[in-house]
Amino acid sequence: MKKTSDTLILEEFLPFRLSRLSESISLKFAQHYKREYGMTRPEWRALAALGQLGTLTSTQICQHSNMHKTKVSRAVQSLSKRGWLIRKRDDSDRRVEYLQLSAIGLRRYSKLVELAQQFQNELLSTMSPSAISTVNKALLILENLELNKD
Amino acid sequence: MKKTSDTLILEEFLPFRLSRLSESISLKFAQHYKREYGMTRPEWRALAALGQLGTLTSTQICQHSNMHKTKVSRAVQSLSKRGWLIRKRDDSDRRVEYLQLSAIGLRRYSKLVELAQQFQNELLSTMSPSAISTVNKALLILENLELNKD
DNA sequence: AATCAATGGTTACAATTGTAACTTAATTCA
DNA sequence: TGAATTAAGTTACAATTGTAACCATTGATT
Repeated sequence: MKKTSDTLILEEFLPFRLSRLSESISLKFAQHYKREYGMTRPEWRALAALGQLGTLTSTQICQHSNMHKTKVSRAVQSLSKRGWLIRKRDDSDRRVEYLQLSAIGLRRYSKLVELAQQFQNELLSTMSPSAISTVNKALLILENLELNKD
Repeated sequence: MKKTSDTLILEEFLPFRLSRLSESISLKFAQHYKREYGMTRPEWRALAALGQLGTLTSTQICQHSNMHKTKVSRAVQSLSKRGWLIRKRDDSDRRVEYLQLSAIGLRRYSKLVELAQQFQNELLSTMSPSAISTVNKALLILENLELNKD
């Protein structure tokens, strides 16, 4: 016999809390790169993944950032059109395409890294060291739920 | 002089971690009510807010769940068309409209509450009590950031 | 009272998104 | 070999979304 009640306290419901938080924080951060670089969220995410990890395929970007493959496909097209990344076919498996930031892409990337670090510093600067550590532990716990595996 | 590095570790970047988590958890949960009740995310959120808090205006739903007002407007219209909620104009200020679940709406609501609680129980069942407490503390910390105030 | 600004809520339109179908290429296995 | 699956990535189309403009009403200022 599971205990349940007839109302759901949203303030205690994990999916609600997470999406409320994530939407307000991500939106806030998105304003920066949207205004300054005219980038969309999927574009920023793809750029950030390539900047950090070097050469990746679209599929790898999907897996790493949990984005739908059509989103990634479009973001990659757009970055490629602006000349921020270079596509190179794999010769042994001609379905896959390796993606890599171009020189321009790298310059944009480092600007955006600065912006991101500044943003995060501002967030963290209002938190005590122990609060930061608690948040970190919690995120690790959530990231290791079965749900988020494989 | 702020210390920065030339790459951003996404696994340490708060907006990234939160949205990756939130998207995968919310999506997983959305599958349930989408499949069983044909509801969208904004509809579920509006329903859940009304079920928990009783009578609300659209604006209050926006504030509570951090949704865009057009999203709320459409969700409310849709719930109203299905007869799950009742709209009542305020007589002293005829711009505002009070929203309240109907009898049918309440029945759907309690079904969904059960679903939600089961979902959350499954999530929590894989976590130790101290892990749960860490997650709770962390979410409270994040929810109280300036960003999420007012 | 008359104008002007602000608020609750809706809607038109354009942009973004997801679903499903598709193309091309590789793999399996009969 | 060759038919049947599977994978990477794109695209057409429909659904969802956000932006901005819009009503209707109220509140503030004169």
